[in-house]
Amino acid sequence: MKKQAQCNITTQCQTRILAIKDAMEILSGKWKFHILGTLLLNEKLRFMDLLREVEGIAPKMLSKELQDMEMNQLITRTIVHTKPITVEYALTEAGKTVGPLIDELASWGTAYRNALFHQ
Amino acid sequence: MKKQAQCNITTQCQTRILAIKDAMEILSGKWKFHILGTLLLNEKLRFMDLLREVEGIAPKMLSKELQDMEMNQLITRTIVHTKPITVEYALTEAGKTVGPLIDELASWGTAYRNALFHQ
DNA sequence: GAAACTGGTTACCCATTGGTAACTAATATA
DNA sequence: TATATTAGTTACCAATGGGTAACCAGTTTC
Repeated sequence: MKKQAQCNITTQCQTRILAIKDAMEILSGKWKFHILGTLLLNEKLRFMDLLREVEGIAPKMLSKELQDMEMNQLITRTIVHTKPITVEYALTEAGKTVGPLIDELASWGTAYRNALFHQ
Repeated sequence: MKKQAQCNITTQCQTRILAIKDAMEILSGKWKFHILGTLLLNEKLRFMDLLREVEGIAPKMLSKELQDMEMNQLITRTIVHTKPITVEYALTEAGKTVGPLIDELASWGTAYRNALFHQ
């Protein structure tokens, strides 16, 4: 009589679950999407530009999130020997691939709002 | 000389940022995607089924996440007066819309892994 | 009568997240 | 000489997230 559900034990499913876990880990936190989204629109930005663009972020958090994402090869950090020295942050090819994901998230959020509003 | 970046102040951008913030809030936490993904594959599941399917989750967390998602109208909770009593959880129409988002997340995670592996 | 099933709740604890504010060092400008 | 720019770092603190383990009540089976 019991129709036991057991979808989550196939290797296919396990791989999928791991992929999602990876994605969530790499893109976790309050600010990463915001930073990545800003870099998607700007190509190159300096630390102070990001600090101004990403509204509300503190230098400590920006620094930490940028380091995280550089480690995970989503962005590059290049020192420019101007005077005073400046640092340019830009998306890598891997970083650019978050575009569709951000779009999906934004459209889901929008649709969700509208759905609740129009019900 | 300064080409000040200022993409994030348009109302268009602000709306988008809010939508993403909404989505992140509603779908936040370690377990929601896992639970939603399981419900996407099963239509109806009881508490104990979910506890077995979502590997590693504790009853406390499952209970809390289900309550969250019921409040946000992603899932329904219906008591079935069998003996012993059972409770069925299922996705709402709004809940079903997370499908594409989960797919996107999974495929991003997969692509990211492959990209790093093949570099 | 004891054990095991149903669907949870409760108490306790620790680690991570993220915020505030102040500070650094080097250079340039007023 | 004082101030502002660059790019961060440091110390401190509070809230949240999430884990463990035990417990509860009702029903059914052994």
